[in-house]
Amino acid sequence: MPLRLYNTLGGAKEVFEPLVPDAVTMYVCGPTVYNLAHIGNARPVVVFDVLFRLLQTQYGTVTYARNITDVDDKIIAAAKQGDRSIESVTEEYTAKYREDMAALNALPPTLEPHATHHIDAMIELTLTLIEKGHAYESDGHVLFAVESMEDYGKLSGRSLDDMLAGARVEVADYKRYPGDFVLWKPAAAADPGWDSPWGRGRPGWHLECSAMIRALLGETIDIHGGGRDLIFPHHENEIAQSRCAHGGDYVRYWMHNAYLDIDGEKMSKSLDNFRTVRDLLQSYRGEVLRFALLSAHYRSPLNFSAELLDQAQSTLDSLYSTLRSVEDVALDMDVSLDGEPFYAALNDDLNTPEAIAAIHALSHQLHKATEDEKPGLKARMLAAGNLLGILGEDPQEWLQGTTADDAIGAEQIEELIQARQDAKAARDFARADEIRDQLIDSGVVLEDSREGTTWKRG
RNA sequence: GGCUCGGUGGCAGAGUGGUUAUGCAGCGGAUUGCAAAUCCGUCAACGCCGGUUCGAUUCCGACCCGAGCCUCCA
Repeated sequence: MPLRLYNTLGGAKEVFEPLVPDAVTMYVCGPTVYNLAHIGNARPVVVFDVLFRLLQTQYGTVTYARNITDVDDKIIAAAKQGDRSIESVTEEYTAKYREDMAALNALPPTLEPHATHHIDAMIELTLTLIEKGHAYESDGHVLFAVESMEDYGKLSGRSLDDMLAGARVEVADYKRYPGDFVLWKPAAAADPGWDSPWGRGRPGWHLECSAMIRALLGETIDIHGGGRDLIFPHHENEIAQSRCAHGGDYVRYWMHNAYLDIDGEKMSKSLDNFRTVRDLLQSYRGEVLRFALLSAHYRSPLNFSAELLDQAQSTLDSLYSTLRSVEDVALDMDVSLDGEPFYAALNDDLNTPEAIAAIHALSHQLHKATEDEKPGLKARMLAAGNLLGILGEDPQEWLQGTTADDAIGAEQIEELIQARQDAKAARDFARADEIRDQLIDSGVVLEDSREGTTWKRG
């Protein structure tokens, strides 16, 4: 089944074909480690994690790199503010980032390069750009000369004239042209810096991705992903650096996710309307957050709200209930993904909402299935869940698992259920209902069936 | 101002030139001691105005509204 991806460069869905057959290279812009990741930051992580899983079903080797930006103005500022070392800041937030993303069932990337480990490659890239006449040194800075590139602006669809029309580019007197951007800048004595041909300094924002991609994945990679707001200037400038340094295609498929909105406005650090993943994990399981992020297509804005999360929670509960009802059913090991609606949906530019709809269809069929049909349906449902990174928990544990604020324990619940059974057997329905109401007040829902009474927290 | 992208039923959210998205909520029924869950049925939408077409929510144009980028930001 061919995978089709929407390529920002060109603005259309294209059939995906890796440069090297059976081996895919993918790079996603990772965090600058100076504070906690918010749920908006988690969107690309979850989206590209689904892509990572999907690619692995079709290609023998999938190399997925996600960088850690550990040198940056904001890190320096955070260290100063907290009166602590740069390393202690970056180490703390790198560790927390990994924990938070793991809580969202995101697989670790194949490679997790740190910018500070690749300074040499950045200096080398800068030297090449100077040699080739695309960069110049000025007042201790090295700048990329955007006018030296024929089709600068192609990814974001803007020309140099367009950009100047905005007139909000930083005009600095060391720039030959206002749109030129920094490759290397001088470092203050107290700030982190590395020796370079231009004195002690540090890299500009865009340089690390170009340098690390070349060093780790090669001059041309298949997929480069990130949030929409990175299209310009970040990815545009990466293209400029890499193409001017070593020609060829830098990236074959550019993918950009839309953001999370809060009340119709972008969730962002600068607007201060964000919720951190860590904070949300106090109230919701990671899988609930993940499901919420996947409930809209990645290129559409997604309004983030308590209602969204509550709905994700109840949908997952319902799907896990279905799985619990077939807990004793063996798995058909022979299922094929080909032709599966959820698989077709994901292969169509990661249409996760449609894939979720297909899971609902499987769940629905499972309720009505004959015993013969159940092993196959269950296997298909779990396979779909696995690609989306959901439904992997034990259903019973999912439905009955305790969270921090649950007042009543499983043992006590079982005792009350037995007491209710006894009351029912004695046809004392008033007493039976009383017990059920008591459990509802404790957040426990009972479900009677011929086989007996099951319960879940809800 | 320049460049993008959107406006789908009560809500969330897919998709399509001509028969169902899906989920939640609602309504009717089955089931149940009563519920819950499940099953069956059901209501309801395509911003506005033109154009193309036998036929447009889907294509084209104008308009209105919204969001984003152009400055750190997923």
